[in-house]
Amino acid sequence: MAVKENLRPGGRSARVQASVHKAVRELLAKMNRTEVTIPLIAARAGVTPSTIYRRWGDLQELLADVAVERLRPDMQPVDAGSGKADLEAWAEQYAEEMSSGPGREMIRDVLAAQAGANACKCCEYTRQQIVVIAERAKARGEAFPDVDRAMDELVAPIMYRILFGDVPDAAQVRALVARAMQSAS
Amino acid sequence: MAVKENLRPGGRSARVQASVHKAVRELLAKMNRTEVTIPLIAARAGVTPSTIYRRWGDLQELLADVAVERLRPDMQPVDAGSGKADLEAWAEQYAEEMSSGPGREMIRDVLAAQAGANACKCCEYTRQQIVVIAERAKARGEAFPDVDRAMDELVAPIMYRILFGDVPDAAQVRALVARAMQSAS
DNA sequence: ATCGTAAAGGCAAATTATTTGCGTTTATGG
DNA sequence: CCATAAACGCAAATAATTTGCCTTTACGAT
Repeated sequence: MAVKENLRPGGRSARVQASVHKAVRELLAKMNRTEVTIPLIAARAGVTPSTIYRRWGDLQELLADVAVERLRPDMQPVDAGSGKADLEAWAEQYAEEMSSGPGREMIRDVLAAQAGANACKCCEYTRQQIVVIAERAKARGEAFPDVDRAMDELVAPIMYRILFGDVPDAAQVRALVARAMQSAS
Repeated sequence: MAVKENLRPGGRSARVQASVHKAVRELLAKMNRTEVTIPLIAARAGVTPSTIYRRWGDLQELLADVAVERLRPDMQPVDAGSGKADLEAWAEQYAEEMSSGPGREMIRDVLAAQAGANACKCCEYTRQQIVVIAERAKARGEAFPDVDRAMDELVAPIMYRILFGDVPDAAQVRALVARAMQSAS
């Protein structure tokens, strides 16, 4: 999606945004997250540090901005034949991605930023994936839980465990899916 | 609880820890979180900045350390007569505290820190409160859900919503409690 | 008690990051 | 293609972080 950046003269350049994001991704790929600094990012992006400070405020906000983009799903949930199978496949992959080192860091970056907007977006992405699965199930004439309910009973416990230290394994995720499916209507 | 700090000579002084924590709490009470800096904390605590840097590493870790202490419940859940009533009373208060400005900041501070230990502690505190409610219910001979299940079905959704932008109101919390109580055994 | 020792803390210099003022460039509407 | 408002670059000023070196402190052993 090309963002309609601005309607006023001298609007923000998408060029700077792109090169800074790229620089962040590249730096995160090859060094510890704590070693990445704004002057470093600026140098690699070919801009001055003050540009980044003025535009994003601080490192936290910039990292959140980059993280939320990387958290955007790049494809539809796979069709595994039934609502339950779809949900299971999706949830297992979701849990695995989010509990991986990079996944956890991205979530942390999103949550650590002041601006709550990024966290919301992140939640919206997840919700949208479940909406797709739910619609597919409905189209097949299957019973499927309400999306909000699935967020409460499946997504929330997975995320809570990841954030608060008790990473769920595949069996636990399947149990959560089974539980969520019991409220299908 | 007096922490048994150290068994080696020259162990960490609890005095410094206490005055630094106190300084952080006082500063957070009277200024914006983003304005609190390590040199400021050090000055108020009567120590040098380097002491704080060496001991906590960075502001994030120090804030997480202070936040987790403030998140420790200072009393048992109130006895409202039944397991369900206890859970309802507890959950409403929990949701309210955690979704308040200071509550959210404390959670953010805990989650933003590198060290996962603080987040675990935080989760343990919550779990312990529910254990107390569950034991009380059992002692009364009531049916009550498994504690892990209550964490999944009640605590996780509340926290997820708070973190990802959709703060739950009292009615939603009561609905979650009702749902959790359905799995009582 | 007091002594030896290892870890913590103070101090100050060196480094690095952040903020800011000001002039220049750039994207957009007219 | 001109006027304009927002971004950007540059560099100086400020603030935060790191580091080396020395002093103090708390603990175990004698």
